[in-house]
Amino acid sequence: MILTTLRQQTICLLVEELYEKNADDFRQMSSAQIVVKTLLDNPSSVRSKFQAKQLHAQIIKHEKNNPIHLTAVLSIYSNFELLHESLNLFNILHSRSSLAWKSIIRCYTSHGLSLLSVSSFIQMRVSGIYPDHNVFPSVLKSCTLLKSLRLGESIHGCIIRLGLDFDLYTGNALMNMYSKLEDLHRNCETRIQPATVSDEIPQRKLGNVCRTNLSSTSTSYDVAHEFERRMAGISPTVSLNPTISHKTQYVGEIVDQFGGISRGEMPSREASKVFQSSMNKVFEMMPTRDLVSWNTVIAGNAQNGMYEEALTMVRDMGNANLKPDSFTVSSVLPIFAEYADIGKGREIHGYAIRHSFDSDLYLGSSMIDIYAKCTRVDAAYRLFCLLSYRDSVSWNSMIAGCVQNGLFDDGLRLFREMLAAKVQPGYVSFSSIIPACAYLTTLHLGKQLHAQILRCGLDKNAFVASSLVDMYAKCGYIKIARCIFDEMELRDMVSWTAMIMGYALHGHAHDALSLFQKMKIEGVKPNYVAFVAILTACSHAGLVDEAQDYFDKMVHDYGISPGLEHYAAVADLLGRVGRLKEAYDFISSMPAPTGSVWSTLLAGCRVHKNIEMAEKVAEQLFKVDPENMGAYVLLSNIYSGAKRWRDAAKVRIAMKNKGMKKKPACSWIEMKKKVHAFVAGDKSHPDYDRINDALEVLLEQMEREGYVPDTSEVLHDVEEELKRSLLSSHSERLAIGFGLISTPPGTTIRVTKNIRVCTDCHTAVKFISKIVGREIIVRDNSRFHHFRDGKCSCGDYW
DNA sequence: CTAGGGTTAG
Repeated sequence: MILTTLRQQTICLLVEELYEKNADDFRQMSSAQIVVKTLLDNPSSVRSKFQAKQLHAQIIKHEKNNPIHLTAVLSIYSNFELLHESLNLFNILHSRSSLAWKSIIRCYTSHGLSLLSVSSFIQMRVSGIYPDHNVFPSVLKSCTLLKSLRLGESIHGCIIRLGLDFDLYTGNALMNMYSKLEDLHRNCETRIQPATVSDEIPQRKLGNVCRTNLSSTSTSYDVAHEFERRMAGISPTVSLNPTISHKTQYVGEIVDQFGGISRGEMPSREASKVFQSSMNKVFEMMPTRDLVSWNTVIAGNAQNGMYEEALTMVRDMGNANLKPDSFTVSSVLPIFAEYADIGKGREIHGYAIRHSFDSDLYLGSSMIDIYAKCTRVDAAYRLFCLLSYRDSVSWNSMIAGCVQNGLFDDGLRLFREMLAAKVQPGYVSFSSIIPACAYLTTLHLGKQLHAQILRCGLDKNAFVASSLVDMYAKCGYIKIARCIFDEMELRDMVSWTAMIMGYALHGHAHDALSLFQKMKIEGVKPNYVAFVAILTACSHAGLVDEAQDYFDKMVHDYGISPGLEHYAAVADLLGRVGRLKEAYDFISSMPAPTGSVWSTLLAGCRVHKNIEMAEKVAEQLFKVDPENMGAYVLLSNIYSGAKRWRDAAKVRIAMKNKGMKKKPACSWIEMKKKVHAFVAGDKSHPDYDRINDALEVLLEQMEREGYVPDTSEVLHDVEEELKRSLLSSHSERLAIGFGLISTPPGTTIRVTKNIRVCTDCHTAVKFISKIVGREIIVRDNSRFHHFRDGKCSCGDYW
């Protein structure tokens, strides 16, 4: 008995119910036929793929391949996203009904086969079948996936001509298409070519709309209408369906209505205000709107930077008696994340809890992000732990949250945990984690990640490539950084900035300047950070005039108001070249000078041994930042350098009284995929004795060549002899010593230090580089020092 | 037919 084979209680009930109603009709039928008819009349009652196949089998057995029944099965297969089964059926159908086409198109779309979906739609039109409102959502989704606005516009034209633009689902799909594609295309000067449609399909090409007749403020919506007008002039391969001609008339009125709004009749000054996205136009025209309509238009506005509009619409939703759901909320949360508005974030979190969708994965990822952006990594991590299921986005949010808050080791640990959880890292994962390697100078990890990126084929992604450029530059491999930069297909402003900053850090100012020029020639507009990079490059190379020029251009030509970093770079530069008075006046002209800006000038005073200016600067500095320890150290060094021991001592006593302790200096070096870290006077390393022996031999030779230890920066009040031994046990020297004994002659040594290199070590390393005939690269907290043949790339100013 | 995460910073 088939009923028992199908084994579905609800179906039995349905059959019984129908049997009651149509008892006469059913009397002639076999029980198998009854079941088949019941299921075909109620396709949604088929609950599993297995049942669908059983039904198919029964039809073959009892109905002799009745095409209507087979089409119904095809539709059911397509509901279950069974592509192969659907295709097999579709291919044996000789005459394909509207339902058959709709089913196969939907199936292609659900499998991401967008091109096949769209070309089937065209074939369907060619074969004389009229599309109905069920087919457009799928076709439009495919246009969206193909990123082809033109195709979407053409389809929209079709929809208008068939009078289907008032359909709810079609309208929703249209808004989604426009929200994803219109902004994308507006930002491109040349519109992306429409996807080429497979050659096998012999029909006119869609998407050949020429925009020359349209004003610059016309939108895709207008183009769709224009397309329809043109189509009306071309003899169509398919004759118009007479039942919908009155609708076409009506559409004509709407075309004119829109034409009036956006055909450039308003003054061009108002163009940006007048411009209304096609998405919003569709939304306004919709006769009925459901929750999905609101969510789509809110998300669209939020993603296109129209924050006010998006938030207003959330309020308007309430007037339409619709409650924000998890979709609404996770569309607007990124707005508050951008403003790091933890208050609004908590409010929404509370709303989600009250409406019991707080365990939603999308909401969870957004909440992790917003807590992390408000530096509440602990709260973010608690939320992350509470998620019952974690996808790549929730992992990425958590990893990025750690890295952006300086928790690099935690970020790396989570990245490994993600891999262990069998979640594939994508380009977002890599661009989130690579900065951790850049900050930590852990090149071996960076290289492993780079290898994985190449294996996944993600190396062309601009975000990933930019982070790699930065990572290699920060690990001292400026040439590799440049290679990756040159290999990039699309360079955005961030890629250029990363490369320029790389050159700046390495003191290659002229490379930085020429790149900045090239960037502008290629039409990439520099932003705040790009100017930080170029000013830093000038500052590290003493290019005063160029820096002042860039500073002025930034303010006047680009309308960027200078920030702390810009002031600091220029002040640093003026100080560096000895124009201390100018620097002083420049900083005084700032809206609110900070301790860090003043202390760059203090460093300039140290280099140029100007004590009066140093005291003036220090006075200003301690007014705004009395706890700036670096400034105390600098000032004390300045006094010591001028042999004003008494004043130097006073400063040190003041530091002591304030309970200030120097940040422990630490240097590290990578050796055979392992990081070896050293602090001053550190004897814990297993090779300590060998390192010490090597450094002693070197010290003797250095002194023969004229090295005199500069003990003026030793803050401890101890005997001169002890001071000298303290100097030679500084962390960078231990790390360099370890590098020398662990690598073959001639190998470049790369060391990273967490604070500024001291004056004496800087001199010492210059001697060492000459004696051992090696390049020694030291990265301190602000830049790279390339020591080679007794000289340093920083020109002794840092 | 609708939603979340990413690169540059004296």
